[in-house]
Amino acid sequence: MGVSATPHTDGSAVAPDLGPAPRVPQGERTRLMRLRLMEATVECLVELGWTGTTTTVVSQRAGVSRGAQLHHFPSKQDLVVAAVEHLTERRRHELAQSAADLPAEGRTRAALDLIAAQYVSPVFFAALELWLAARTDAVLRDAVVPLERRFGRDAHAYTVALLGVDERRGRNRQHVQATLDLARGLGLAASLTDDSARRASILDAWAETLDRELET
Amino acid sequence: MGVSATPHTDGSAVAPDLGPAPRVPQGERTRLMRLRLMEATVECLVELGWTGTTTTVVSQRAGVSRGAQLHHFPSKQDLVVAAVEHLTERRRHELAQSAADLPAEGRTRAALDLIAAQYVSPVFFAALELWLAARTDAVLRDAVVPLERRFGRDAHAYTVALLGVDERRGRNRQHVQATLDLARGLGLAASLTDDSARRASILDAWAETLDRELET
DNA sequence: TAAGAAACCGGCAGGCTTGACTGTTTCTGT
DNA sequence: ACAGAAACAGTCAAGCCTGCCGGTTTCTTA
Repeated sequence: MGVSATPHTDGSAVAPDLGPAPRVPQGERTRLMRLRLMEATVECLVELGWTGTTTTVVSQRAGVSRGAQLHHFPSKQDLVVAAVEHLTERRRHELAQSAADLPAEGRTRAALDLIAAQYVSPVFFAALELWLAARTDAVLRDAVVPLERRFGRDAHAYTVALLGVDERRGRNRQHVQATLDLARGLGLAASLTDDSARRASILDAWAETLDRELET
Repeated sequence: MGVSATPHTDGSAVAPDLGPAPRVPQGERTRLMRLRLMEATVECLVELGWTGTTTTVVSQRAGVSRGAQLHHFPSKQDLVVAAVEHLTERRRHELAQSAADLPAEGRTRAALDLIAAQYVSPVFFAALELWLAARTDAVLRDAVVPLERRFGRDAHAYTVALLGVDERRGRNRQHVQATLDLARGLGLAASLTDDSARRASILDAWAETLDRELET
């Protein structure tokens, strides 16, 4: 670049004194940079879909130069795989965090709302984009499958706890799994059109059914 | 392409006589050409995903020149939207066709297998790719939403008939919808890993539940 | 404080996708 | 049979995405 490419090298008094140098450890800066890139990737997945999530757009949104981006994630695969891991961690975190205090009355229905909420969130939509992309991308698939398996186990355990059931009794295990798969199906439907009324109605009925079918 | 680009213009006796000229009406040829392109699009969606479904690949797979392709579908949007409509028609057709003779004994369980089969098929995976792509593509969304709505209605009616329930009674309507959403969720899971055993187990329990919960 | 390593920058080339364009062939209506 | 329209073929340019590169700045370690 020909024109004044290095504003911070000339010691003129133009720039105001920014006080003491930031003094941020390198390791921390690296962590933050990677985090920003992964977050931006997830945001792009939610808003632009898999196709719209290009490395250029991600770097712009993250406020990171392409050079820095490629320094931390040499290839797009590296970036996306890291984002998957990050996203899974976020999902697990949101899962655990939403284990709020449930009312004793109508506990099942309230629990279903918590569970369903996990599957109509932007985070789930991002995961959905990755899921579908992994279907036809071997590298991504190898990264997604084990993570999703682990998340599935967590979600199962979480649901068991939330509903307060003994999954060794009767068909309880199947009912819990069905609940999760139902929530996934509802989330998928919600990704295209808002059908919260329909969803609520279905969950109402399902809560009653669960209360009858679960063996205590 | 300077070398002998027109083998069918020289009247030499090399080519065997193919009998009377094909004599295929133009309208029919157009229909077939469009059909081949749409089918190829669906195949690409299943095997390569949305990202891998490029116009070039589609035309190659369909055995159609790029010129002809662009004649019938001026833009990729046109092609994909047509493919969505075609796919929806295929899904509805497969739906109706699978209304085979169900055994009286264990009718519910058999019906669930038929329904679930609709959601673990390549056709569903193609629809899934379109669904997700439509989430972040306004034009595609406007094409997909009404079609999916219609298909949803058909699927509902079909399930009602298959299970032989009166959807006006009690929670029957919700149970039928839950069944379809569950099937969607199961199909989504099946797109990444084969979990037919798990699925069968869940459907076993679901069938028993339905038999108890549906009001006759 | 000085040397080396890590982080960071922005431009660039290669490959790919899309859709437009110019001819050529085949069909249809008269 | 003939003229016009439709179908078909193959190529090209513009735009985008990815990953690489040389050079610069900032941090760490000795």
